[in-house]
Amino acid sequence: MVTMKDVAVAAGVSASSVSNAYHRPNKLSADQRSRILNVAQTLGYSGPHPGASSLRSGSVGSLGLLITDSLSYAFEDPATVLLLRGIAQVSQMANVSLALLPSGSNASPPQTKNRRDLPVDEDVWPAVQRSVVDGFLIYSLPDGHPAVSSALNRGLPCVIIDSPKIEGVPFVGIDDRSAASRAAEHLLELGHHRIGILVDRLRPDGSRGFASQSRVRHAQDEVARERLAGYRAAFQQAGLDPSAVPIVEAGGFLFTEGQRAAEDLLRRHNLTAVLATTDVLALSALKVLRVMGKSVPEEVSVVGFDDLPESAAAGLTTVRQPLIDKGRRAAEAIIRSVAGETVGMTILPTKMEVRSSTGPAPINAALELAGPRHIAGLHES
Amino acid sequence: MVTMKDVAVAAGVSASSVSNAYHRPNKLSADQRSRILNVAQTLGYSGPHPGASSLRSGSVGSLGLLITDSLSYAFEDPATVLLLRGIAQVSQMANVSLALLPSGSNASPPQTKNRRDLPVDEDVWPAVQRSVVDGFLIYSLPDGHPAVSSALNRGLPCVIIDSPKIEGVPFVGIDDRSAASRAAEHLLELGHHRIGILVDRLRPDGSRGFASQSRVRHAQDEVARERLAGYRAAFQQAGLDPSAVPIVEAGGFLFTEGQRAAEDLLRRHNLTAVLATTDVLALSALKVLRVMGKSVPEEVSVVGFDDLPESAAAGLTTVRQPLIDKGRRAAEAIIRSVAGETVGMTILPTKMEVRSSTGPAPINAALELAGPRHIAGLHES
DNA sequence: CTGAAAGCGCTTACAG
DNA sequence: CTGAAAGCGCTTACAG
Repeated sequence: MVTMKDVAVAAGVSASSVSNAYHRPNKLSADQRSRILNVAQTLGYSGPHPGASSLRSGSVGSLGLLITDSLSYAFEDPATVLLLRGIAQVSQMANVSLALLPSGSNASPPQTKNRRDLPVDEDVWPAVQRSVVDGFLIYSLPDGHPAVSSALNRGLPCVIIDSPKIEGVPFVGIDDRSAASRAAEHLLELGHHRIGILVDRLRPDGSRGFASQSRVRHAQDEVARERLAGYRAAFQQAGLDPSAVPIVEAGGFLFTEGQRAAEDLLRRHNLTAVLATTDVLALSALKVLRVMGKSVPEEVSVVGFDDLPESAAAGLTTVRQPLIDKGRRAAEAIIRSVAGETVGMTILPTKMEVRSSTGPAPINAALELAGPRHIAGLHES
Repeated sequence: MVTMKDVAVAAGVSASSVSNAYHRPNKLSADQRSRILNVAQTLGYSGPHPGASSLRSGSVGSLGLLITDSLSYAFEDPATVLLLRGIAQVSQMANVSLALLPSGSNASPPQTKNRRDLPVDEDVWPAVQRSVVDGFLIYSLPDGHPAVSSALNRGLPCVIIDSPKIEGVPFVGIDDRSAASRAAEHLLELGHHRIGILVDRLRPDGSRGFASQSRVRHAQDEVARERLAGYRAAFQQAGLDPSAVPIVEAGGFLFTEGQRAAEDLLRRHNLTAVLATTDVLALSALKVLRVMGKSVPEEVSVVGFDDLPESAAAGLTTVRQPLIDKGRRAAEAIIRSVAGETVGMTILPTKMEVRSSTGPAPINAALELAGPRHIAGLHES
């Protein structure tokens, strides 16, 4: 390979001047510069080696992106795709590249030849350790995921999106708990009390099905935990026993997994409403209800969370969170942080979008609760 | 920042030994090694600096991905998302990160402070120039895009997906032309002769609308050019004048752009069939036809290209290409190439998927062509 | 405006 | 098994 030194020799100048020709045009005469650049071109020199430059200059022009699960998850979950779109828009503007770092679905790092027998307690995440970047964007990782400590240890700027919340580390997210509360309150106000919950994942252990109270309490996924806590608070407020509300965990983020979970929930329980912690789950539930021949919202109401583009089309009542904007804000934050600015915490607003997937609890369900006197009342009005 | 040297001094060993402790466990005693690693941990040393390592060792563990248009396009076009999913799956297995490189929608590089006044003829694409990677995956770039020559000049392994085809550079793709021919033949066999064509983009110049013969001939997008050539060949074979077939260019890859193009085409021409070079365009056409109140396939048939997941649900007749697999193959190819193996050309199979969006040309349309004698024949049978 | 020197943090033969 | 030396390719003060 031809190096800067080769160019310097061929052009009869010092390496400094070649470097300056590329990076500091005003540090040498226009003549000198174009001569050097010409020599470089004839030699087939493709410009300063970026690895070497960054070693000396300290900056790479690349941002590391840490996502839960497999890398391909980035292109599978619709909400994540939207978030990434926002991140990509800002990265593009700032002219930095985006390094998607391989992660794993569970909390143990992949086996690598080189690091096979490092002490486990080092909390080293190989992909993070090895990546040549200016900073890390950490998106929705479960509590205690080694990639987080690994990134923090690198001493590079980090911005966390959604979770985990860590004291002193810049954060971009929403108030999941109160947003979820509003979703639950919406159903409660409509008179629903036979409600079931669909959640994507409480822990990255591949487990699925009805979740025990203990599993819910010890959820490692902060977002899921917060949304469930929001539901719970609303139930308690309304005098409903939260422990009587069935929760089914899908075990993943795909529609297929969501549908299986929705089937489990809807086949085993006679519900008038479903609260889903994501729109993927809510849309899955709508699909299952259609197959079951249940009418929405007459027989069953469904509420989601996210507001994906397809949710509006499906008439899904849901909590809107600004996914693209969240991505943009996070990218701006990490870029500023890399530039040396101090960045704090950004909490974005959410909004309840009431559409056609929710309606009043069916009358016979209301009757169950109301008793004879109210039935009479109904007829009078 | 604490460096390897600091660790070496604190542990009372040489830097070589610290390096070996991380990378070549069998090159030092277990005792020595764990002692070094412990010292490193107490000092808060986060492991060898990856940039510096790569400078010396030559490998980075990262692949550069070059895509047309804005970075966020990667998360907008459904076909691209599928391709990336395949690439990501393999990258994950190989434990390499994926660097999405910022590109631009037109052929001029974004202005960067440092490189502002480099001679234009150098064909330097800053993002490519600056990225610290082991090789490049080049996806569907228009002819003459400077990022391609820039990547090739870097002297790193490259694999090209779809386009541009370049002599001697490893390639993964499909036979777009013959696949497109089959799509057109399908319509011709059904008796259609009033056919219109929808294409996403012929050149990255933002232009849209009916495309002139000359613009089609000089298309810079090889994939679009090949598919149109395939259609054309089928028309000629069937005795249809290709120059009489209207072609509308959407100017982009989004559904909104597709719908606008489909409207232009369907409002201005009385067609019995639409050939779309992508499923996004075909699905857009279906949407527009629904709005226009035209029945598919009774009044108008539609054929796409790609076979997206949503296409099966929509009953779209289309050409299936293995998008995820294409991504996988390409990722495998670049990884092998980085490892020093020689990789060649991979052409993946395609398959015509006939569904409910195509049917026989409407009878009155057939009559037009057939004339009186055939009409009589019709009644007799 | 130009160059010699030092050094970014690490890895790699090589000698012991 | 361990260390001293050289060097990966470049950029950065600094001196002229």
